[in-house]
Amino acid sequence: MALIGRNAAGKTAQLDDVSKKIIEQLQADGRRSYAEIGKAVGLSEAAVRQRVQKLTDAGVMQVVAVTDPMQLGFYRQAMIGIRATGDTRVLAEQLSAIPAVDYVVLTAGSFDLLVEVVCEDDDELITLLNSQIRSLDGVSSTETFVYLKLHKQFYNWGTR
Amino acid sequence: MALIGRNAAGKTAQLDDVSKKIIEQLQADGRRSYAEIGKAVGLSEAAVRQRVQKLTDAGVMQVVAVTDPMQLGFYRQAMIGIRATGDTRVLAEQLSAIPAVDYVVLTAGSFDLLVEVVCEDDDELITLLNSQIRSLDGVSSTETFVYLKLHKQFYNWGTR
DNA sequence: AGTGAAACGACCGTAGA
DNA sequence: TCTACGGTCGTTTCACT
Repeated sequence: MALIGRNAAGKTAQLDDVSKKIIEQLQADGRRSYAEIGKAVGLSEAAVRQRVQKLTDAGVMQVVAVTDPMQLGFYRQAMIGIRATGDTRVLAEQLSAIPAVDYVVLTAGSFDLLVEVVCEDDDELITLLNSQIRSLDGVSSTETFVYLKLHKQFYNWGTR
Repeated sequence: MALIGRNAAGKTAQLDDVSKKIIEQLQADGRRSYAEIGKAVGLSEAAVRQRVQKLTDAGVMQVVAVTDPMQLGFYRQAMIGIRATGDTRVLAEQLSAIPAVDYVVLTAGSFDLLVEVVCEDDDELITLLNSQIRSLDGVSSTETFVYLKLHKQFYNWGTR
């Protein structure tokens, strides 16, 4: 077992090849049965279940539904770069609370934060920017990158 | 039933409140049983199963495992803004083929593309930038935003 | 950490409203 | 598009290694 990570509590997380294969199976299809995964990785159903439980509890992995915004009527997505003063963590907290915001990251570089937003249309994006983001205390300036086409999104972090 | 989206084939996708609730259930836990979801939304197990099948087939939703890069030994993430000449779609295709790249989007604004990368450390990031990204034909300049802290990532697009 | 077995519950196909 | 139902398969618990 190779040491691979460190979890939220600071404890080391270990991942052997079998666990990686299990994650790969669930990345391909999150509803695949433990029995089927067991056959694929050479483990009993109970053993697979135990490992999935552990990986989930440790926060290494989670099985969730992800949706396509475009197909749900959200035709306008954008990444917004934010230059800020003051504590960016406070700002990140406030930005996370906005429903249209689905991604917040503190960065080093010419932006202090990057936030991704999902809107129904341009009107909503404009309102969002003016009334909910630029109006926040500590936001110095913003730069908006409207999505023309989401080319590819992978969920296979870590097992590449 | 409200008209909500349009799928890859150009056909309209319709989503009523029940389907939205089903998606919410699976966003909370992708392995929740159809029977349990049925109880929560007031539908039979078979009906839930049918709807999940349809939503999945239409590409509206998919149930997958998502992992935490940090816990898998990828301690360095970054968003890279790219200014380019030529066909950005070709570039997007090439960028998608790089294993460390997990997100590619064509944008309007001062960048033509935004790509998110997942690396083990700074060395890998530097190599990636120089040998795999900036060396691509059509890349004029790049700007890197190193992630200090991924504050929040939501998978609840569309049902907010 | 892993297996195996038995009881239970989930899943799937099909029929019918 | 939904419910109802029966056969099959997956999951759970537990005793054991």
